[in-house]
Amino acid sequence: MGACGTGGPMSEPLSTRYVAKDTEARWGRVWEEEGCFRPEAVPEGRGRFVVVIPPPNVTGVLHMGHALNNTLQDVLVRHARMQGKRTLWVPGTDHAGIATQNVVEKALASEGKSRDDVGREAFLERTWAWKEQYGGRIIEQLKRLGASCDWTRTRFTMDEGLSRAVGEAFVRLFDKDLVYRGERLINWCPRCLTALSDEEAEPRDEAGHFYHLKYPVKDQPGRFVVVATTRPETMLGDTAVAVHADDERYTDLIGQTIQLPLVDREIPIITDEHADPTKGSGAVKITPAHDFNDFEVGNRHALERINVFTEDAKVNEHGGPYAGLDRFEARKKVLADLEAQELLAEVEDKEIPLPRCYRCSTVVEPYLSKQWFVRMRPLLEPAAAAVKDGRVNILPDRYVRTYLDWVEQYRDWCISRQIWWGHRIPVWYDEDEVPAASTTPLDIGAPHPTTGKPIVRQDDDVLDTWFSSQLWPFSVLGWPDQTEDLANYYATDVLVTARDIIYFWVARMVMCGIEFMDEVPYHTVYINGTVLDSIGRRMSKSLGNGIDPLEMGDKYGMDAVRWTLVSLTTEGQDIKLSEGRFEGGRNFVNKLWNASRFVLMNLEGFDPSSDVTIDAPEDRWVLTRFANLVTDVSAALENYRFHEVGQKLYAFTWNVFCDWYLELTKVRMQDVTAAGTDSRRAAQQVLATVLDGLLRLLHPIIPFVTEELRSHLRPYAPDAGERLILDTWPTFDPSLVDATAESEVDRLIALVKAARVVRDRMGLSPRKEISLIVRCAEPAVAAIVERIRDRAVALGVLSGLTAGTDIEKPPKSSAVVEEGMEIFVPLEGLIDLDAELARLDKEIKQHEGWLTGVQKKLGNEGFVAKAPPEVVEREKERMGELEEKLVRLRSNRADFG
RNA sequence: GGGCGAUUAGCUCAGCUGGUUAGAGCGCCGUUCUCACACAGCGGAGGUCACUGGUUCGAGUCCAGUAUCGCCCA
Repeated sequence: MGACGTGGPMSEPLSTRYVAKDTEARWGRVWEEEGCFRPEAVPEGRGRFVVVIPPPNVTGVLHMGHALNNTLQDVLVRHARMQGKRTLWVPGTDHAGIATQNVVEKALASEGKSRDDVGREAFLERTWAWKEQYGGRIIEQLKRLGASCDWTRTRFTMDEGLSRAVGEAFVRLFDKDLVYRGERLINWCPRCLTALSDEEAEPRDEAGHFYHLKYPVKDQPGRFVVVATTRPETMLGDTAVAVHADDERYTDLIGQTIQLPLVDREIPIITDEHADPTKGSGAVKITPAHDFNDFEVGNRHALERINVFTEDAKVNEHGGPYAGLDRFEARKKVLADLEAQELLAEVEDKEIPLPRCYRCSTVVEPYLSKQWFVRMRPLLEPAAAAVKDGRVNILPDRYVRTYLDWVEQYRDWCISRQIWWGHRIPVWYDEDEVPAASTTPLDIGAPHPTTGKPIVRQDDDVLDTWFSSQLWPFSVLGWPDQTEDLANYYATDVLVTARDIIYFWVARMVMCGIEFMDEVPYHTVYINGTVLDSIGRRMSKSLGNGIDPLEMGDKYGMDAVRWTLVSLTTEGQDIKLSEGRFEGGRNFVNKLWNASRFVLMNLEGFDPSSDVTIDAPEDRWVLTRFANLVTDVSAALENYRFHEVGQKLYAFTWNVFCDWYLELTKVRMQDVTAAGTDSRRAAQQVLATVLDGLLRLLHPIIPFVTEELRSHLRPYAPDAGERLILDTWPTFDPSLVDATAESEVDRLIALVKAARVVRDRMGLSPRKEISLIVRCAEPAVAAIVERIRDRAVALGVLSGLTAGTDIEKPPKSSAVVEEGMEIFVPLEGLIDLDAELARLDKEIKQHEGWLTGVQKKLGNEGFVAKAPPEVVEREKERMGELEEKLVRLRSNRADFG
């Protein structure tokens, strides 16, 4: 049993330190059980707010990037919900075709079996079983994070409904001739044995070599053409050597042939613009079946395409003596053999971009095969337009360029994958390989819808996972069925995601939203930063430098983790993270906890319905500051300025509420005299009001602790609803703003600080009473000092406080000049003369510097003439203040001289 | 090669449309275990805002260039 009851008023005192664990588990459960995350929890009438989660992959575990991404979404979602909008955050996972298949294949391998041993049916059964067992893991982790998704609407890309969406989308595209099948060079993963899209083959610079090979010219002994390559083994498939038409070095060789070494084949020397005379020898080997550029060259010159690899990247029968060797073995042997024939001119060390499979890191091979492609241009053109004309807003806006750069390449997208886990391509063939796409299965032997010949087989391949994720914003809502959810909640509002997914996902979603729904899927895309380790490297499993958000949650509390991540989020900048950062979050949460504890301890017996007048300066002051806080935090949230949201809340909570307001109420709370009762009740009212409001503003970021504290505060906060999560977001109340109170409390703070500074300077104990004598610049200031005298005496630990306009400076007293007041502390015999002199000199010098600056500015005709009048006015005021202050400082200095 | 970002206190970073004395957290120094909190209080030290030039009455902020680091695309 923890220190806190379940949602009821305080029964036992709260512990001196906030213990997160029980609280989090309890409120997570309560919210879900009470249906707080469902849009239906909020009455109709004040708009709606919809977000779809970027679906993590079913094999995934929650990492810091997820934690950041989902915390930011949750902040937006909880804020919207408190604004009274019907709020829906749809959660779910994607089936991660290759990744999941890899996991299951690995399990099979440990039993000594391959997927072919078990067969497609059994393999899929086994994969589903795996998904049922482990696929919910990341969902549970998101719940622990506090993500307020509507879990009753959780989706999976291979759900029955979403699978139908995929089939429908494919068939519609097929019917519009926007998907096609063709033999082309694609990125092939020889380990996964499947095609990959361009985006799935991630090129990384790695240390490699650039090999310069000497190709003998036929019938010209001793004449060679030097070509360079990073993959010498591909020379087995060379079908030409290209030079540039203008390259004089080779003019006489054009039309001649090369006697290709090792495989002893004659290949032509051709001219093509692809050969760059300024680079290396200017001649390039052309391997149309194994290089994207060469493929194009081959098309231009109708060159033969010789595929020299098997699908697992071993040399095939076209590789002559190298047949059967793995590609890297073949590379070694080819090089050795060339060297033996003195045909290896040079080996250069070089950083080369090496594409690797994004799921298994195997080096990807350009490979010739028959695949399905999406014709992107007609689909992407509207997607580019949507961003250009502002229907989709990308934040930070520099990513608009990133998006458009990719989109406007209009590269066709290879969507077929030679794996089993995924949506099987809804295409059937007749005996002539004529495809027919259908949303309902075609039976073997049934007539082909266009040719009438019998159907002989279904396509074996499945679709790229991203083909289904691109439909996510509407498939999760029921499309292609015209469901209520689809009508109510499409289009969504905001997508929060990471930048490395702009191509994979964002662009394709916009494209599909327009194509299938006739409406963009969201009006705003917020790109969050990347979480890096403390020295700026990406967190990765292989580096082992990841910080586990759940472990941090266990250690510091999930609210602390969320608080920290939000506070570190500045304009989509990357985040260098170290564990120590979470301590700060924990400390803040603990501060809030203890401040609330103080408030609650002082609210016992308080009747919120009683009528009290709020007129104490500090009461009006803290309410003023709170009113401004509401404005600031709301504006920062509207503008996705997360760091600012945290910063404003921190400053108010710690430096206004705790440091000053709570301290100021302490005296009043203990005052049991008749006069003190009203003051005490007023303080209680303000404490309850401000804390309640503060908890509301904090709730989107740190939902658990605020809901917990609110449950204790509720009896004293008259406007508090049953659950903070569904309570209303504060709005700015101009009637609370009181400039007089601000100026009064500014004086009060100046006096208290002056007392503390002098005491510290003189090496006196903080509890040693001293007296202050204040010479005021004008009677109004003296009047203020009178109004706040008892607070100043209490907080400043004063034995006396004298204030007036015609005060004599006591001899040998320490002085502080602030806010139109000269504050003297008579300390006969205690003053360290030298220290005081040095300090005064330093302060005078500093002020002189500032004054010179202002004088210079005002002496500048250009400034006076061109600067806005209010700026000039402000400078004039400042000059007056500085001059006056200097006069006083100098006269103080003279006293000691 | 093209694009983007970064360079501000010992460290990590704010500083929005140019305008008071450039801020915060952590760390550091001194002090206090005072009845919300030592995961704390109080006081303090610490910065030629990477460099060069320009625009402007005025530049950390705008422009051009340089240097270093990082990311993306080719």
